[in-house]
Amino acid sequence: VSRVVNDEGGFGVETKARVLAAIDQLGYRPNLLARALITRRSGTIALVGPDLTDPFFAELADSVQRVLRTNGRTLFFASNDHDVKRQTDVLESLRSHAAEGVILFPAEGSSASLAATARSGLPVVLIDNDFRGPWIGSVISELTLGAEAAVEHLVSRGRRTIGMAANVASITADIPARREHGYRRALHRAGFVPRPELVAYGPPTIEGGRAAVDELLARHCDLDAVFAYNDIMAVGALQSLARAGRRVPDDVAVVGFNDIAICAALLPALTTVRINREVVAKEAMDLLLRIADRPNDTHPTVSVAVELIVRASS
Amino acid sequence: VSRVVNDEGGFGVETKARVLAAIDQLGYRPNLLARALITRRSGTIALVGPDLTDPFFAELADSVQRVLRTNGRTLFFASNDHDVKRQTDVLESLRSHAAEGVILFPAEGSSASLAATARSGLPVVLIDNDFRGPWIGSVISELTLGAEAAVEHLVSRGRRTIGMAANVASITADIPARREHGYRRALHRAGFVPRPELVAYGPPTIEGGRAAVDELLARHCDLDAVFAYNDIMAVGALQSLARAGRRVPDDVAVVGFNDIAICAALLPALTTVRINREVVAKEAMDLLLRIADRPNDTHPTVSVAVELIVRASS
DNA sequence: CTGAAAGCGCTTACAG
DNA sequence: CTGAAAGCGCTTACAG
Repeated sequence: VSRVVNDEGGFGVETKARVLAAIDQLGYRPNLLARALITRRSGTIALVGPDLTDPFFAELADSVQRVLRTNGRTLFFASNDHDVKRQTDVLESLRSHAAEGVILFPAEGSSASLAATARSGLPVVLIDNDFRGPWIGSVISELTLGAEAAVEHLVSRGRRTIGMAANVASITADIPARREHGYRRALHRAGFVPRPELVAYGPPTIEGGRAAVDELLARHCDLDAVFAYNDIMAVGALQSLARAGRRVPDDVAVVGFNDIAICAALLPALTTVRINREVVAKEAMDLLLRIADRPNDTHPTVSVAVELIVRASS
Repeated sequence: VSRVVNDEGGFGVETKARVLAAIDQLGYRPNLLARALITRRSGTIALVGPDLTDPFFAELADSVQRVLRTNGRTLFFASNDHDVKRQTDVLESLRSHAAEGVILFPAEGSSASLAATARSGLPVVLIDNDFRGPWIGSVISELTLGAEAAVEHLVSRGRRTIGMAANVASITADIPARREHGYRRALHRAGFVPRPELVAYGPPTIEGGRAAVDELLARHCDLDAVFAYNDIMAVGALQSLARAGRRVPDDVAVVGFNDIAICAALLPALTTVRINREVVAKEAMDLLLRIADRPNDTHPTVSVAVELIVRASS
């Protein structure tokens, strides 16, 4: 039966027919758990990030799931709630479930725990975070270039006082703040002196974006542009600006990051930097397979291009 | 070792210490696949719906995941793309993975395939769809009452020509169109004669909502309110109205359904009917357990209350 | 309280 | 080409 089910050859045509008939009649389906026990392939991959409710994360899950469909695997989905302890628990649980790999947006301050993970025998691909070690690889979108393109675009539109609604996690984080980097670099190149008071911080949520822009408005009444860490912070920015009676884009231009589906439908439609989630998902899966194959090699970080999408908000 | 790990008693205190020390030293974690093989409990639950990118679905996934956290289970996540064939494949794969149950937003036209599923030995809880059979149960939000409340609210605000942007799936579907039902009932009760041309259909997406409202505007220049199948269709409605130069809510009021996170941050903030996703997730999980326990009982459908949230768009 | 045996449902050499 | 045996990592009676 096993040889027929897996089509390994070494059986007669008549035997095959009998086996298939029985399978059909009994509604037999192979038990993947038992199979995994011996083949060491569970057929499962996990996606783990800080917040399942961020539409970008859901959209990435969709892309990952489409990739898995092509190779017959099933997706685990979990959040770490920006918490290193939870993340450790989740990764350990996934290891117990024998996941073949996990695609991870690491919680802030994960470095130490990731170093430990690196010995666990669970392939991990980090998204937008560089970290080297056995069993670990990275896929990184060109966030710095994307941020530069966004800010250059604002400068070219004649904006002078360009604020940023940044992710509060980047203050303490072991994680490089690529978007802030790009923001500063572009301002510098355009001949502006980046002013620290033009960067306000908040959690990467709608509310966080609103609060950050409230703060920027309180500090600078001449604010004429906002570059946000991600699209949902940009949504919060739009809300803050509307409450303050500033028109977008006439008074203040807004640019987001990620290009979630709603961007194009907002009023005004949101200019943003598109992350190519299909490519990120595909590259992450491929890298996971390479790591599983040669865990102790150092696998080069995969870089994925981004694209500025200009819409009405700027 | 097994008895210590599962704390079953029947071992000496010194033995326990030795076992725990070894576990600690070796980094031992139980293999849940092997355990599941014998206990018949895999520790996994699945959430399956038509479209992972709908923020409501992601938010529900978040709620389900929080419930699972309390009982130590892990979440599978998959989409059926509104396709019965895909749904069958997904359910079969989940059965092979020995999922302990699946929470399912069924694809349109699933009845026949669900009847077959009912013999598969995989507990299934349907969301917002009634279907009876062994291994199957339902959790249904009060969609009809919610729709009635929404339309009554519009009537009470003096709206006269209230259109609906409905889900195209409800035309052919074996699925009762509860929201349309409530819409008609409320109009009727208010003394209006429901006019079929006031209902336009589209897929349950931003684009679908935009197209449906484009159509309503073409048919009725006196349209003064739109009730949408869900929030993302309502976002499309806002977009359509803006393009047509209609102000919201001055010219046309808009009401959505679900209360996804972005509703409160839209401009204008979107009036909607809130689905209590924490309760839905909790009830679905509980029902799954009851079905696993007594698969051949007929389990009563669980009903969950909804709530009208009035915001600026109406 | 401890240890060895059987078995969950598979795959994979190995004999015939 | 076919069949029986061993083993993946667990749990669960059963003997001692």
